[in-house]
Amino acid sequence: MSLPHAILTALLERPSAGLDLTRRFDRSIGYFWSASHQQIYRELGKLEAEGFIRALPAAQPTRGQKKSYEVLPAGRAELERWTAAAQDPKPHRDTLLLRLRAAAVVGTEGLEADLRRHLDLHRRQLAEYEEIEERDFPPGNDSAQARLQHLVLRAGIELETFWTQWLTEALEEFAGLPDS
Amino acid sequence: MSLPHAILTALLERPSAGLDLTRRFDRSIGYFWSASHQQIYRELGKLEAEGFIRALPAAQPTRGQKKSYEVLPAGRAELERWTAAAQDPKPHRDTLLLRLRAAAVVGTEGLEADLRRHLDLHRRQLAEYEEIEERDFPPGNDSAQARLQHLVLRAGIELETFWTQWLTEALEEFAGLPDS
DNA sequence: CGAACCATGTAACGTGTTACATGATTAG
DNA sequence: CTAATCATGTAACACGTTACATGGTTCG
Repeated sequence: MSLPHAILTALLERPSAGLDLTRRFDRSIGYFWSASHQQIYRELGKLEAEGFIRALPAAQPTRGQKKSYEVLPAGRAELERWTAAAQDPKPHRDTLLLRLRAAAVVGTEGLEADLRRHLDLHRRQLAEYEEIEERDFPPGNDSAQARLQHLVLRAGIELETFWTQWLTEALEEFAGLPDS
Repeated sequence: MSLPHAILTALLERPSAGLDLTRRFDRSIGYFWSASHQQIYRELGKLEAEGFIRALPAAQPTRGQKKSYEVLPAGRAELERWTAAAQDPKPHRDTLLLRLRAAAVVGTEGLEADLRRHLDLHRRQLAEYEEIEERDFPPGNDSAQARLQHLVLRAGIELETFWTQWLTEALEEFAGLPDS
């Protein structure tokens, strides 16, 4: 039950239509909660039915017509409730670690190339985050909102830093391993 | 398409019955790929139907009777194929980061207590991993299999270390924030 | 006008979660 | 024998993914 709350957050930051939201999920919020446009339309429908959001009057007819939504007071209340409610951390799922574990049993044949590819992808993501940090969080801005957003971005930066370091270590191990 | 391969890996390490697997997923493999017993039974059925595993002859009658499985050659081949195949990393999903982002909009009321709780949980998990490391990976054992397994465990240790540090930072930020 | 693209959706399926059902075994 | 527990499952639903459908707008 997180996607509806991700959408409420995005809509509070700025009322938007479905595809707008999809694009904004591709940046920012989507860095730690991705969603396809199909999911987003489905959730927008539910949120409207529950009275948490409403379509802006401007234009709302048939298919193919742009339709923007805004958050209603009940929606904001629900988001406040959800943000404050205790939630257990869910165990991470990581395919790459699973594959390493499998490789310990069936051999490492072919795995190294994909580790290199992942290392490259994580380096790019890290560079992207660091660019965002330079651009959006210059020193000195210490509004509560900016500090919280910066905290989230730093989590992303530190996680990507971890992965690049760990993958580098892993590749060093592979270099010293008997083939397959 | 990862759970079946997690199960194949576990069964190659040791043939087991459904509940055995469930318990082993609660430790070890489950640290980065959890699964409930319902999921596991469902997948065992599929894997058997596909000819990747088979029930051991010993005893296999009706309900309530223990039923152990072992991996067939086709199952091992499939696991080798999957391990070597290129796979894109999936974007992480993290509810806590999402809640921080929401808090930047609707206020931090009530969130701090849950951050403390998470910090405590991550510290415990870290301690558990470090115990496992001391017990299972004493210096000097450098078989290929041990080195790969150790690499996976170190990822777990470093991730938990990251979260404890980040949550500590986050709580310091909260201390300096205007309430709500 | 036609092609490309924008925007909103539907349908089918796979995976994960929750609640419950049933037979076998063990402890008191 | 009864209750608790072990072990295997079923059913219903929520969420995520993939493929496709349909109407509107823009540009050559």
